[in-house]
Amino acid sequence: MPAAARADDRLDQVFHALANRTRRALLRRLATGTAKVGDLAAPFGMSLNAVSKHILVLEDAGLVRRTVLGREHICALNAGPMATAEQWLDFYSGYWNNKLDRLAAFVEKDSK
Amino acid sequence: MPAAARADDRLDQVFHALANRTRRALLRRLATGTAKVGDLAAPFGMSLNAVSKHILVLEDAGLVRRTVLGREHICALNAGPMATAEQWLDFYSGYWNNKLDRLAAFVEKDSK
DNA sequence: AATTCTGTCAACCATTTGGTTGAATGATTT
DNA sequence: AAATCATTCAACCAAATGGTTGACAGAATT
Repeated sequence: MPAAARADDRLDQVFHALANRTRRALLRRLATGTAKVGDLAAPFGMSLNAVSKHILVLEDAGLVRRTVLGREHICALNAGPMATAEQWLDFYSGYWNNKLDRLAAFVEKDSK
Repeated sequence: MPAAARADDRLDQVFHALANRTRRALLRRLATGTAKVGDLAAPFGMSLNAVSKHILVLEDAGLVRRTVLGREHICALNAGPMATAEQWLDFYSGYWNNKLDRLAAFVEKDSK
């Protein structure tokens, strides 16, 4: 397994985990402090089971860590992998300005 | 439809578009300059059709713009939406350092 | 010891995803 | 006008997603 594949796997997981508003909301909530699974689920109009699955996805992406304390599962934000994602995005910072017009430039050049 | 929903829709689309290594590779390629669909597809071990669909996903997320020039479709990177994603991630910058230990802190406090 | 509470596991379901192949469309070349 | 080239459209498929409900397991309460 090439080393690059593992990095890609992680990016796949992280971006996928973030590509859902429920999961993003869970992360926001966890930014305010640790919480039990039940606490996390309460505000959402869906079953505890559904939220439990979302938490699993976040955990697999490394964005949430869990500690079992008796019958309660305490979840905590682990924002580290977000840095990886932002690092990837950062490569494109240089293109955020007016490179939107590459296409226009291409077409103009071509039609001359 | 509340205004916040639209922002979430866009984040859903952008993060989902990025959650696939083929699409990320397409973006990397487009960072070096515009390209036709066929050119984009060539390096990948999959059908042109498959790549065409990936481009559609990128286009829907606003990450790629297309201009039809005769029978050729010229694709260009549009990195703008990445800024939106990075902005979202940026909220968590404060948590990248040592907040990994929130959980440990919680447990420690609790067990005292 | 019985009950209740927290959370997972398992099965199921509809929809989406990521890929395929084959046919159609439109522009270019011969 | 015929053939070829660049792409999309349409149908299909297996696997993954996001949700449900019901049963189970382990801890805490009574």
